[in-house]
Amino acid sequence: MPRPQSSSPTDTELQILRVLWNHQPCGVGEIHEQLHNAKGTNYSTTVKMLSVMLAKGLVRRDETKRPHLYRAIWTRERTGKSLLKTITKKVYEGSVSSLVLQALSSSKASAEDIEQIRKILEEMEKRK
Amino acid sequence: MPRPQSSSPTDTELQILRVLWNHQPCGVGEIHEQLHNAKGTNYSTTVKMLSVMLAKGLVRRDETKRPHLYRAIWTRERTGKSLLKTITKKVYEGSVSSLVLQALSSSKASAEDIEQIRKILEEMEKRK
DNA sequence: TTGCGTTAGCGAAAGAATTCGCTAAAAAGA
DNA sequence: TCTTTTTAGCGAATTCTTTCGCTAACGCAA
Repeated sequence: MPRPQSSSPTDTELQILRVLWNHQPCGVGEIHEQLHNAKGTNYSTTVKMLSVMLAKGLVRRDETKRPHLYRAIWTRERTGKSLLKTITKKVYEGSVSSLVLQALSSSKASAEDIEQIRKILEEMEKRK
Repeated sequence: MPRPQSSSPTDTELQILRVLWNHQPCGVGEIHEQLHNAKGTNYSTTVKMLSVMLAKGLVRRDETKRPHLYRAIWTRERTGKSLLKTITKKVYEGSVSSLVLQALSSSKASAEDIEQIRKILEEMEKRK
């Protein structure tokens, strides 16, 4: 029977989106360079990935320029949010705090990080 | 050229792991019931998925009993941790605090959640 | 023991994601 | 202009995931 589409970007797609988020818009050349560094893949592969992502609506491109310039459709934040939501549901049974606790406990957050998080917590409490 | 294996469980695999994490060990029947509810898939499909997961080392099974009893190899925590690590790297450029901020800001954490998180933060600071 | 529903196992089909070779169009350089 | 390099596009091969049909083995009850 039919399979539902996975909605979230694949690993390789994320790799490409990351390049875009860090430096948008950009041409295939630049994207390829980083992909090649990371995995040693071919130029054609990069082009193909982009065309697939274009078809999927993950990226947009400006064809009036040469080389064509690509941009991510969704922001880093929105994508991350969606991935986190998925994990929250599929691993932590919907408990965001479990996820956050896990993320915190397994990391060496800096003093500034902690401070920043604390601020957010305060704001959240105030808003209630 | 060769493709590295994805290391993290697929969506369907996670769905199965979740059943196990919630109620271990258990036979195919129970797993199938939930999978079928969620996606309407066949019994054979469930069995096959499990055999693949067994081969991949995601689950373990006790064949001395009938029906065979399955268990997850990795805990919920360890799996979640690994997924979070991936997202931290692939989306937030390694910044755990960005991830946590994002997770918090897009959720309605309860008062208890907030309290719990605050405790963790304190502990983290003390440990320094 | 026989018969029936449950449980296991296979192999193969269908779907996706990723890879590349080969060709051509465009731009840059000599 | 002619040559070389960069950029685009396609179709096909590969690999991985998910699905199922078909068959067999098992355990329980009549």
